Amino acid sequence: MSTPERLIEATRELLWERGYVGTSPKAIQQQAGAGQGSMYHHFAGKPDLALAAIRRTAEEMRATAEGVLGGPGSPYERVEAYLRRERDVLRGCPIGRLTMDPDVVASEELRAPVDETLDWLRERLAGIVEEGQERGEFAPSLDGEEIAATIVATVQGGYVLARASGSTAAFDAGVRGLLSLLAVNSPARTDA
Amino acid sequence: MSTPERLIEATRELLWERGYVGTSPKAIQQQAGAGQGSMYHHFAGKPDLALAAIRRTAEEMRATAEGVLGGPGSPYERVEAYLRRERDVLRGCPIGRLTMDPDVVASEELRAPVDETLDWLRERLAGIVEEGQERGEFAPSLDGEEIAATIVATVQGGYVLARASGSTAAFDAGVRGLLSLLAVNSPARTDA
DNA sequence: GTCTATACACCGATAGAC
DNA sequence: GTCTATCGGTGTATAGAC
Repeated sequence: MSTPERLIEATRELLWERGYVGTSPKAIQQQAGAGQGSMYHHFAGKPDLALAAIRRTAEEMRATAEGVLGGPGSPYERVEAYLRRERDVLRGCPIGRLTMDPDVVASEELRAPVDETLDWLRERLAGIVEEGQERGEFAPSLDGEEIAATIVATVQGGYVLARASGSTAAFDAGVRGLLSLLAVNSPARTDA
Repeated sequence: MSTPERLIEATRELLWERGYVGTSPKAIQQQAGAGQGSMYHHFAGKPDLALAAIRRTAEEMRATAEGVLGGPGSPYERVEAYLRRERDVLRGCPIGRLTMDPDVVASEELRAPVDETLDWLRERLAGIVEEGQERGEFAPSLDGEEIAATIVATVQGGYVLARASGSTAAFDAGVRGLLSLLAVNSPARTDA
């Protein structure tokens, strides 16, 4: 792997683990096995490198989500697959966690990929919910965009609960709770 | 206000705004209008001061929540009042945000008040949901603890969505979505 | 491209005078 | 209780040799 590549990967790891404020150039260099001069040769500085790292993580997250949401199954099944997909729950969301970073939120550039990713996810889910409504899988009274926001928020908040307790149980409970609410709204479903 | 008092309040503000990693003793002293020696006279160091600040914020959050959850109204109405209560959405949750702080999560002592507060909130909500089930306000098939986790997660995740977009709209959408799901699941309610 | 050297402020804390 | 002085280490670079 090339040096710029290693630097970006190291930054992705550290941003996930410690956030932007908690990640130093020095730590990045050590994790990447690159020298000081090397890092500043390839990137303008910490924000520049962080931007590259965040963009890549955002793309990856989107691709992972699309892999499930664009997969087979009914709308409800795809939402369920998304909610139940394997996650490193205790590590949290590498994109969502950045919203708690004051320096990221303060920077138009750094916040943009975070915003776009979560926004894309909500719209993608909203479309699926609406599709489900047409098929009679979800109550027609529901608002697709609102339910989509609830779904994404439940996942993001689930990470918070899990990390607070040091256990994945609360995340799983929140997801099951949401699925049970969605299921009862499915006129077509009887296993609720 | 006494000096220790001012130091605690300053720390609370900074922890909320910038997190534990992003908050330095120097910044605390400036915000509190206290000198270096003064801070270290009253507190053993940054972790000690942070612990005092976190405990107070946790107590306050619990009291605020209880004010709504222990108020008048049916279980559904109290849950709704909790979800719709006024919040400084773009600032996020002063307790929940700490779960994204690696140094807080790594410390048993600092994490404890965070965990206890969110845990208390979930149990409080679970009881209310179960009460609502007895009254026929929520479907009996639902699990109180799971729904409680979903409610808290929706709020915590709502902050993430709001901060990502720089707008409270996504938070509100998530809350409305959850309320609509809860309402549709109320056998006794017809306004869904 | 990568290395070492240098810079200057800040971090988190301690020491000791007042 | 509060102040100033001091400390070793880190944060975030820049400079310039190789």
